[in-house]
Amino acid sequence: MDFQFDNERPIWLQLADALRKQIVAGQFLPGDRLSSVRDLALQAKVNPNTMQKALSELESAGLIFTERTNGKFVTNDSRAIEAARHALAEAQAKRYLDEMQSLGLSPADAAAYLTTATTDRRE
Amino acid sequence: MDFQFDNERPIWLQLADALRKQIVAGQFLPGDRLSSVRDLALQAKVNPNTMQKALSELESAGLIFTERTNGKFVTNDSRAIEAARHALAEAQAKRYLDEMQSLGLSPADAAAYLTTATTDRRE
Amino acid sequence: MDFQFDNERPIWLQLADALRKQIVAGQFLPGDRLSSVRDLALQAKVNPNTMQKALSELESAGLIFTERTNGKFVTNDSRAIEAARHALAEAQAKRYLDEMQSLGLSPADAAAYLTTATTDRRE
Amino acid sequence: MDFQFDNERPIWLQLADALRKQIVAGQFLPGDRLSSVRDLALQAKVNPNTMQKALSELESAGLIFTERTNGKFVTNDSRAIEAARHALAEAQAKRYLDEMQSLGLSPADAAAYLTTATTDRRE
DNA sequence: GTGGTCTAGACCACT
DNA sequence: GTGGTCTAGACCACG
Repeated sequence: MDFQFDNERPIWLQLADALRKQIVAGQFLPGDRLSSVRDLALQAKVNPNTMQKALSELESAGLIFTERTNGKFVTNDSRAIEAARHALAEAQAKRYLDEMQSLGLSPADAAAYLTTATTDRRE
Repeated sequence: MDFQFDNERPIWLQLADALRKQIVAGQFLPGDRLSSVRDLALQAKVNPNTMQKALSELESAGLIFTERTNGKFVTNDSRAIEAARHALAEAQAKRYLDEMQSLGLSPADAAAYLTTATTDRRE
Repeated sequence: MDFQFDNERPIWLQLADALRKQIVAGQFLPGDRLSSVRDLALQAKVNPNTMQKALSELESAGLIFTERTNGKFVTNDSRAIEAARHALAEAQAKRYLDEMQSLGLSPADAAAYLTTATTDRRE
Repeated sequence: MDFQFDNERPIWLQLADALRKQIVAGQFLPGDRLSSVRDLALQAKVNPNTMQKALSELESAGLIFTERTNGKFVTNDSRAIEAARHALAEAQAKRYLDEMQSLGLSPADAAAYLTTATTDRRE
């Protein structure tokens, strides 16, 4: 895990976003135990408190849960993960439409560019 | 024109990107005269040299041209503008697909989210 | 490297031209590391920013590339160098023909003078 | 006649060069009367003394002669004009060869580029 | 007034 | 040490 930080946003938020992405992308399976906060902080080269705050964010979003003496785990509630994925995907789609609109392009144009880009990718 | 700068990227590049967007979006028409370099710099609260560098970038990309003692103008070559718009749109589409892929979603999923988001927007 | 400046043209352009010539003439081999921007500026007795602008020109022409903390290097793409040489040679040939034409001489005359001058040189 | 001066060289030399070119190119015919020094100076926007010096140069080169009360005339000696043309052409040819050599190209290459440029011109 | 060039000097990230 | 960016301020040609 190698993080590249953007000075503009709180680091804990950037960490939370990155971890959220990893979870919804299936890089951690439901029920998986996460590394210790201390280890995650080391890997990300941040203060453990910062990592703790990021994980709290995910926990309050229902993506992970804590077993007091055991560690933190990815939720078993795959519907919650799915919901998070859905939210992120929706946000990306909106962002894409906004960007295309700012280029003077309609949603139909946006869809057309998408199919083109998809085809290019397959070749 | 109000600019919000990202510390990670050179200001002149961000300025060039923003102006490029405005041009391809049709906020300036072909042949329009831009504000003076000094004025643009004032508006963006940057040094004139920085703005100059941004405009040089657009000029070498063929989107604007200079009449030495008169000012800078949007190119009359609407094909060049169209080409720039196409390139930007393609880049956005690729970026969107990449983001969705990193969420574990296929191009087909990406397209589906797009239609949903489009519908939401219309309502 | 000793530069003689012409007041009529921008120094950075003259620097770029001189360096371009050295590269295409093979005075730097593909992959060679250039002196640091600061050193080159000292040698040419110009401000580092001016030298930087000259080098940016060569970089955007694909003749040199940058390793961010390491220095600038002549491109390994010998075809790019060859292309640049070709372009420069063509320009010189055109210039020669123009000059001869302004003396009232035909391209055939130009060619004839060329063979004479070549012979003189060999003797 | 519109002159563009190079700050590096004496203006009278630049004037002499320009006039010499016009004569050898046949823009003045042998025996033609030149405008008065005063008029030529006005046209070129230089001091009459400067123009005088330029004309003296041409006179000592045998390209023009003075009739005391009448003005200055292009020489009737068409061989002198021809010789001047020859000298200028030779200088251009040498210059061309030098430039090509500084690009790492042989006289043979120079000749080849010349034929190419000639062909391009005809098309 | 316009754009363009140049210098001087500072600061940054990277290694 | 490297390249890169940015600012401040001056000067120039053109009209």
